[in-house]
Amino acid sequence: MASRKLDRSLIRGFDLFRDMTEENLDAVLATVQVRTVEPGEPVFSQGASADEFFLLLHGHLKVVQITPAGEQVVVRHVLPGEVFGIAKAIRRTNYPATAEAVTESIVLVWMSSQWQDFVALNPVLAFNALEAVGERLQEAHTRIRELSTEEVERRVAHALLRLIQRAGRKEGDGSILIDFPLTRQDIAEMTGTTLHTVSRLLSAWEGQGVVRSARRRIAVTDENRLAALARG
Amino acid sequence: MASRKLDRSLIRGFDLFRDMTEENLDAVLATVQVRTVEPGEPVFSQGASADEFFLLLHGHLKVVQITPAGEQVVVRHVLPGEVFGIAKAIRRTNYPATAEAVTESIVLVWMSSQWQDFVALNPVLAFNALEAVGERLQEAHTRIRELSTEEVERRVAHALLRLIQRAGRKEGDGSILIDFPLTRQDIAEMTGTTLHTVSRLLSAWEGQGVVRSARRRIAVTDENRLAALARG
DNA sequence: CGGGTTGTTGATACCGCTCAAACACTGTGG
DNA sequence: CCACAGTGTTTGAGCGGTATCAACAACCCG
Repeated sequence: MASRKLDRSLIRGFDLFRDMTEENLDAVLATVQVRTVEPGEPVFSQGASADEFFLLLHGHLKVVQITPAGEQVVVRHVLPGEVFGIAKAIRRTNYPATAEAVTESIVLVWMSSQWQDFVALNPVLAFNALEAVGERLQEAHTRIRELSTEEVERRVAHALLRLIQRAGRKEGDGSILIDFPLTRQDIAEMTGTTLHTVSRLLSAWEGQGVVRSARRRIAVTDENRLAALARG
Repeated sequence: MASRKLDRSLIRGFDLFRDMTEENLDAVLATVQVRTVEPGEPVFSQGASADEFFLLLHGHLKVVQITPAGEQVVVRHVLPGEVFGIAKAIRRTNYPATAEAVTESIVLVWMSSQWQDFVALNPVLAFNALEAVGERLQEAHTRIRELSTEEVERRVAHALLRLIQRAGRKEGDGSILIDFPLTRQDIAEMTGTTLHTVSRLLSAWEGQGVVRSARRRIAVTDENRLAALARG
């Protein structure tokens, strides 16, 4: 009972479960499973049967698609409180991408087959999921627009701005640190370029005092300048 | 009554209204408005208040985003039976893009404010909308992957394949015609390139007997060859 | 017919990828 | 505690795919 209560309060604040009654929340929690994932380990893999869907409780994931040629493209990053792997809800039988832990993570797991029951029990779930997917669709269109019309430098600048927006942590010196390990390769896969070009850009920007970076750590020291670079 | 019955049968087959009862369908139709749109005319415009949402009954639309620099990017094409402009359902107050008629079109129009009521009345609507948006999200990710990793020729080939899939009409000679007017510029805006490059590609392909084209009309004469080009 | 739209084609420039090599940091095990 | 391997990062040189610039041709409609 105590643990049940704890769980309920844990997910109470998450968007997906907004406006659900206590009883229904309990019903949803009754079948949940908790799983921890080590860095580099997948939660689910591209092409696998979409038997489960997930909510990230703690940690950080990246969702990547792998092309036939073996290149990776980062689809998105998952932050705590977000649902992911809801392929079944959008009428897919297989996961279209791989979700992999960037840092040690804790995920809640449900059987996909329960999605229908949950929605029947509480239609607001579909409503909330629709909003979540809609937001992602917009972000996807933004990226398409950038990939179609902007040069690499501006795309990378935009990507960094979005990263500090979503996962930024203010540092003592006024800079904003991206709060999870991130390589040049990762940024390249987010922006459709190569790690070499990203490295050159970051080096140049570091010289101008716009960013500060170390191995797998990037902080923005002058957000305004970066925004100007993004504007072109 | 007769006209009401007619309307009901008209939209009965559309995905969004799948699994709705006759009465609820009537309730939804009670407040609908019909509007015709001339080629080149917008149904709604980027940035405008999202007061209405739509279903395309007849014709053909394209949805475009305009960048600050004035360049256009084609977000998607709308075919009969599809909903569009559902910004409010994904928690936006303004349209993120412009929807413009390519051919003379007939659209059904509802007030955005009714979306909530409709969903309350018939939760399956949210479910169906979720599926529709999910499909678009996947297509968006496909385009991101292509823009990130493929060269122009393959992207254009993929775009044509998708177009004949969605809007292809078999011709007598075995070729497949894209069933609406389409310029080089349009294809360029769909694939993140320039009309010049598209023109060169189509010329080359026409020489190889892969496509046949006239002013604003493009037909694929050898789908297999085109698929091979898309594969790279 | 004349003006606007659409399409073709050539010449040139350049952004950013590819290829290549070396360097830096981190964790591990002897 | 140091050697070493693995991963991540930097930087240079060269080239190629495409955008850009430019001019013209074809087509359509009023």
